[in-house]
Amino acid sequence: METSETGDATTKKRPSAKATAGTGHGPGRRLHGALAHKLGTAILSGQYAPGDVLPGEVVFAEELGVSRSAYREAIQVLTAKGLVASRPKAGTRVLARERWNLLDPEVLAWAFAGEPDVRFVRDLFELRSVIEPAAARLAAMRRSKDDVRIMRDALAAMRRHTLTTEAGRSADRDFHDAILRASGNQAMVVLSASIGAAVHWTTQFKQRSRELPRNPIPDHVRVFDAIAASDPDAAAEAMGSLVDLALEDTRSSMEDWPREKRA
Amino acid sequence: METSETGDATTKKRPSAKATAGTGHGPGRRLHGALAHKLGTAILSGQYAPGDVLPGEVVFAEELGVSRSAYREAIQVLTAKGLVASRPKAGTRVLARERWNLLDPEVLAWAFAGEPDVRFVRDLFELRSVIEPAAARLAAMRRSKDDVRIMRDALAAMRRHTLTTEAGRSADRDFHDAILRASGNQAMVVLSASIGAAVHWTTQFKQRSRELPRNPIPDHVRVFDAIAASDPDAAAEAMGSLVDLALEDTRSSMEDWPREKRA
DNA sequence: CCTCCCTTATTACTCCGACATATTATCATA
DNA sequence: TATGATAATATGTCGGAGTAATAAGGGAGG
Repeated sequence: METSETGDATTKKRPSAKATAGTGHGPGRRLHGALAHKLGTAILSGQYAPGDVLPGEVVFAEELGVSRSAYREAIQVLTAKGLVASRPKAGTRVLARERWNLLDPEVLAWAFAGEPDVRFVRDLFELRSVIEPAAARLAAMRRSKDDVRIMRDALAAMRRHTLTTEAGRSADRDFHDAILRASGNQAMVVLSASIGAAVHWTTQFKQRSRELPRNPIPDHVRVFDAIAASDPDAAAEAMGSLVDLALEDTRSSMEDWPREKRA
Repeated sequence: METSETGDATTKKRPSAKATAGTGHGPGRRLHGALAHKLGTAILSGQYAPGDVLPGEVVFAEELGVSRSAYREAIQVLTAKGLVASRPKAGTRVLARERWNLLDPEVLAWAFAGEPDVRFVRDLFELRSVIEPAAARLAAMRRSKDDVRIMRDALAAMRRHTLTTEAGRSADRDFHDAILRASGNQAMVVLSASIGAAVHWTTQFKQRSRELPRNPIPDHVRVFDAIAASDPDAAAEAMGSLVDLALEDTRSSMEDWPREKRA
């Protein structure tokens, strides 16, 4: 009798079925996490523009097929990352781009989930070309013997596997992580976690479009030698050219890169 | 009946009262936001160390005098910022410091809510001494006439009010923000929002402990002139010395600063 | 005609209680 | 001892009810 009091036919008791539907990233991902991912990518891709007001909680949650609790928790995540802000009566609206925590690893991942904005990629590489040489300089001054050993191991792994394999790319990240860690600057380490992730995405782009155009080992060796020799200026210089070359490779693999024409 | 089952005397139904307590940002602070602030500062201050497991949802929520929903939403915020991670049956545990999004403005505010860690302050200034000169260099290359006008206005405001007033400090932030914005690099703008906030806290420290030891205007004028003249190298150099001087001032105002003795 | 205050309606916010799910820990068995 | 099934437990999800805050509209006063 009371089974169909609403008459909506469908709905009401199918929680687990569509939970994995959205993105289907498999295990370890909760419903509200998947929801945050879904909404986050929608915002980053411009599907919801800054200033837009999202549908009300009740309507939108039902539309997405989730409970209000799960929806609200997802919104809290987006709020925590500066993407949206909610106020009673006014609703939940997308904030201006300046308010977004673009360096948050998860936000970065959402930004690269779709077609990445070339301007933003340029900005990230520019930031990288500032941070990493400075970190290499500090690392040359402060590195311990343990740091050098880790870097050498990572370099060896890079040589064994190439950048065409996942193991090789992982070793590459380990190498850069080791440098950041050796810099003794926690803020830079955190920043590298963000930039490194972004670089990881672009590296995949490089692989996708062309064969590896350059052997990256010599550049890395120069950086390693300078840090091992405790030569700050050489380390900064070597890292600077390494990033520049990586930028060049990435640029050539992205079709319509805005060739820095401005005054 | 159920009003005093725990016997904690206080609490239970005074949500708006403590909302404005924390930093006093005024209105707009909800219960789960205040909770996140409370737990966030507790974690940043070391009250909950990495690896620690928080009490269960039901127990902890009751202990804090809030519903499970509000508690969970607060935890989602902390999770979004990389402070904690939850898994069924395993509980919610504090993650390692490397996982924390230390550059998140809110996390930064939590870090400076208590006694700030001098090591971390040093790291932030070090990062600032890398970012801001680079931003000034880019600004000198890319600034528009509008950017120059904004910077000039901010500089004038700095002159009128001094750094002893809130209006003066606000103008100072406007000046630096204008430079970052003129750099045309979105990533650096976002980063400045974080660092700028941190610098703001330390500036308050400076004011607290001593009178203003130095007139900051000349340094700023040098930076402004170089950017207005589109001289990248001069802009970077001027900004570099500006940050160094600010660092020196801050260092002298914090009692036991580790005097950088290492090799 | 404009300004200011008050009323009202809408929306997010908070709470509650139940069930589902995932993971760990335990125990029986080979 | 090793390994599998089993049970215990904490997080995850759900639905609904009531509260509080705020934006919008309307009325009184200038």
